Parts: sequence; C-alpha cells; structure tokens
Amino acid sequence: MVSGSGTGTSDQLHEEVGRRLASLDQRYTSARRALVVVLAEAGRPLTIPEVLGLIEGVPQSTAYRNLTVLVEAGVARRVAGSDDHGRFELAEDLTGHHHHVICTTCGTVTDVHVAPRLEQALEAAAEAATADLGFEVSGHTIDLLGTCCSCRG
Amino acid sequence: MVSGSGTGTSDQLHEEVGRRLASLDQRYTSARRALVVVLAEAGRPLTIPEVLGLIEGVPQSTAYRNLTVLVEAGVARRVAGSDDHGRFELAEDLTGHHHHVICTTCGTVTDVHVAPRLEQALEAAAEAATADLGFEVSGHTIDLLGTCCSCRG
DNA sequence: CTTTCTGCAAACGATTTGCAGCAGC
DNA sequence: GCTGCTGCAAATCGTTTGCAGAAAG
Repeated sequence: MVSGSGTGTSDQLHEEVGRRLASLDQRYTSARRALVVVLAEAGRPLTIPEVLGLIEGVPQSTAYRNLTVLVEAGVARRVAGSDDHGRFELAEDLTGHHHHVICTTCGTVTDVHVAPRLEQALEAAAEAATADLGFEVSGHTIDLLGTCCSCRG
Repeated sequence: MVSGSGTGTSDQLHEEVGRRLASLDQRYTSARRALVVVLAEAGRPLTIPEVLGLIEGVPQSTAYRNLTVLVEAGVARRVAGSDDHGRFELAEDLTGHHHHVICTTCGTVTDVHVAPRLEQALEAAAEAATADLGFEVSGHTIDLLGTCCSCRG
C-alpha cells in the first residue's frame, strides 16, 4: 500500500494515482477515477464486462484504453484468468501483496493472503532454483485452483 | 509422470496418450503425435506460433483443434502466459509437478522445480487460508517473474 | 465400411485504433 | 489555448467452426 501497512484513505489512493499519471503526462480524468474506484472497491481482479457493469456511461473502448494507461502508470496490473477475458486489479504496492484463488468451474478470482514466513521461504527457494539459470527474480504469483462454495453441491 | 519418479520412455508416453485419447473415442493421429512430441521435447510451455514453427505441414486450425482435444483428454494443459498468446504444455501427471519462470521482458516461460518440503508447506497454507472461504483447493500454480539472462545487459 | 480427422476459408469475439470533437490543466 | 481524452465505428488478431474429402480402426 502507499505507506505503512494500513489500508490508506481513498484520498491518499487518488493522490498517488494522480501523481503516477502526471509523471507520464497523463491526466486523472473522471473515467480513470471511476475505474480506480471500481477496482479498489472490488478487492479482486475484474474482467472488462464486470467493470463495465459497475460503471455507468463508460464505453468499452475507453475502459480498455484507460486500463492500459493505468497499467503503464504502474497503478493497475493485468492478470490472466482461466477463461478468455483479461482481468485487472490495482497494483500490489497500492493494495498489498496477495495471491489469487481461482475457481476452475466458474472462473471467479478471489484475493487471498498467505503467511509472511511462507512468502519468505518461497522467495528464498525461488532464488535458489533460478540462480543457475541466470534469471533475476523480481516477484512471484501464486494461484490456488479449486472449486468455490457456489460451484459445489 | 506416468509411473514412478523416472522420466519414462517415449514409448510409454505415447502409449499413455493413446490410451487417454481412446477413452474418449479419439484417435492418435500423426498430427496429434507430432504435437505431443514437440511439447515433450520443448520441456516448457509453447505458444501456437512456436508449435507451428517446430512442426512441418500442420495448419493452425489443426493445431488449435488437436491441442484442445489433448487438453480434454488430460494429456495437455493450457497455461496463461504474460503476453497475448495462449501456451500449451503436457499435463503434470506426464511430466511431473513443476512451476514456471516468466521473463517479464520477452515473455519466455521456463519450467522450474522446487523443493518438496516447500510444496507441502504451501499446500498446508493454502488449505488454511481458504478453509473459511468454503473453497476446495485442488492444485496450485507458482509463477516466478523476473528477467532472463538474454534480456539483461 | 463407419466414424473421426484434416485443410481450407469464412466466422467469431475480445481488444485496438483512426478520427473529429470535448475536457483537463 | 494547447494537449491530451473521449466516443463512435471500423479494423485487427488470436482462436473457432462448417464443410467436403482423406484416414484411422
């Protein structure tokens, strides 16, 4: 998140987003603000159809274009779901490090947090496993696959 | 892998693939065999363009169609890369459990294996983290992100 | 022989883009 | 007021599909 471990206020979030856009000579327009609000409130990666369903008066093309801009500005991230639609979420330095739980039946993605010790163990193992490949690890992703409660009898 | 912890011979692989296809009333044709060979030899997830570049005389549509069939037969798996192309690899019960190292610059995906202890720790943590969501975990994916040796100075 | 597969070309659907007018700063 | 953004509609690109002939069992 923007600072410390708290959630940060909505104002802090928007200020930071505005700053990152400004550094790319981009403006923080109402459409972009709406996208950030929706992503922040969802708390999980959203598909474009989901985003469009949650915002009024923003056409697809603008949503696509601005999500791309937000990604370039380091404000958002594109994550690959199990289905055909791309998904978007706020960048981890705005929301905190987390992972995803993916339902293999309905494709829904939910955020989940894991113990810091495990994260550290994983990072150490990652370094060890890739050292001989000459690969420089900068981050990781963990997806848990399974069936969500709605998709079980 | 097919049995035990060894690599298994190529013959064993093809026999098993043929068996799985047969159980769906599907035939093990030369195009399908070529796809399995390419995926097995690559040892990492391949995009369709990559696959087509490695096989002679197989048109796109056949590749797409047969990769879909192989996925349905449990012989192959589709993995989401960081770029726009879908990637395919052999199923884990044929190749062994592994994870992916993804270069965020060129998008290349490489296989990597991590220590069993860590896998177990992760599985335990996954159960714990999702129990309260009513989510039934059936598997996991770990992607290590970074820069490959070719993409660094 | 019967059923499934192949190759082609046309169809599809998600995402991108050109352009004329509107809006941030 | 200059520069960048929006909305529309057309274009693009990966992927899927219908169909007639070839091939597997």
